Amino acid sequence: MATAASNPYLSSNSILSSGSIVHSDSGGGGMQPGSAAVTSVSGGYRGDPTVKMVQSDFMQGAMAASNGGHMLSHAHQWVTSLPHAAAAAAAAAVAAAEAGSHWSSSPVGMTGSPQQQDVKNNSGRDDLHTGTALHHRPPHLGPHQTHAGAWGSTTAAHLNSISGGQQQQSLIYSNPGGFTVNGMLSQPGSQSLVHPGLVRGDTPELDHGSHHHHHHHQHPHHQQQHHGGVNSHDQHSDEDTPTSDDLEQFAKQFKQRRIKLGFTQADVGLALGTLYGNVFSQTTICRFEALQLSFKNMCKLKPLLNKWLEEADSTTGSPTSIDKIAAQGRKRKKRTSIEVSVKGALESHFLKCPKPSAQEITSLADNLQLEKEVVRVWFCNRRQKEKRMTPPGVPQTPEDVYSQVGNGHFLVDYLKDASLTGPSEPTDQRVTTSSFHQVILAH
DNA sequence: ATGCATGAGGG
DNA sequence: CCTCATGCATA
Repeated sequence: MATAASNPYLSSNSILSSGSIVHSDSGGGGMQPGSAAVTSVSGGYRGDPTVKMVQSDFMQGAMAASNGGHMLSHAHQWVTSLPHAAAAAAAAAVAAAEAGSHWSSSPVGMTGSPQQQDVKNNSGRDDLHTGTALHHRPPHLGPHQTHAGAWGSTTAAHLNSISGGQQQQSLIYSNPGGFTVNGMLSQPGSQSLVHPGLVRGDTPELDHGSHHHHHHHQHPHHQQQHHGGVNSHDQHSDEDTPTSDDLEQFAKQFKQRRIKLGFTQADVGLALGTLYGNVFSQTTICRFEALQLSFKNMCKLKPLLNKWLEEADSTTGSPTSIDKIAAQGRKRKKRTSIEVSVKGALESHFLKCPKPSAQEITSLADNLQLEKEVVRVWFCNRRQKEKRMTPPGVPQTPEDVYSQVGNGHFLVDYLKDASLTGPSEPTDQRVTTSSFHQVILAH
């Protein structure tokens, strides 16, 4: 695995050549080895001071601080080149990995596996080279096809185009005539929860601006929240405007079936790419199943996953000749591990001020001996977390209908309101299980 | 399953 | 800079 898995940035010398090595004595701007945070290098370099110093040189904090928070100059240390050789190697590795680990995933047993075949692919889908097509296990044959206008072309197109709009998705490979998911044996009887919801081309107004700014727009007016426990109609996945409840149900069913069919989250992500050109990572699938995405995002993904389900079970097997793309241009900055103590500090600040100013971030970063960027990002991520559908700590029991419904909207609105009306509450306005419920109920 | 990161798009 | 959708790399 070493060969293909090796990280370009390790071998590349651009990092070193930049000469911007920061020593621990950079007073205020740099980091001290073994201090607040360490950037972990692949493999586990935590302890290697040599490497650590090399990579932790940003000094962006200083720059940003001086010029007023404008840092256009991003350190390019990690942004190395992309060797073609690497791509090829990666592809090979991927293929190998696929062939090897696919089957290993046993139903209900995937939890134990540390990580599935983690391909080094990236979102770059411009240059797929492909070539190796050898992942799909079952030799089944079934030129199957999904019903064309299942959820309405309108919906599909719509859903794909909207969503914030940073989808640079280019249909890399859509062969609407013979694609099939990775074959798998669909055992009759086990699947009976999902219904091919084919339907109308209704106008999916899932863009109810779920979480944006303020404005307590509840929700327009379409059949919505009807949970409550006793409904005569509710769990039929609608392609148009799913309710939070629907999403929850769907997510569960999806996960169940996915596992039964023997697919890993990563498999699904790839399959989606094969089917639509939208590849997703294991992470995203995982988050979908766990409802850890924004309401809007969930709505966007549901149709895709739903379609995959249909395709997956109807497709009695068949080879998918697609393989992942291996394009790696930008190199990621290595993940910074923030010490627990530091995390605690950040947490505290977050409670007091979820949105610190650039200036605050800078000083905070200085105090914690972290790069400003790291701190900034931390806050961004933290905020996002608060907006998820499933609040942290809230046990989402099947009974907790409220938890789901409440989610982002109420939550966000509540928080916004709280912070706007008056920061007069030194007490934590953090949303915990209890407080969360209270808010919901209060509503 | 998650933590930190990247980037597009909007101000 | 922020929000948001996503994902690599990790624990």
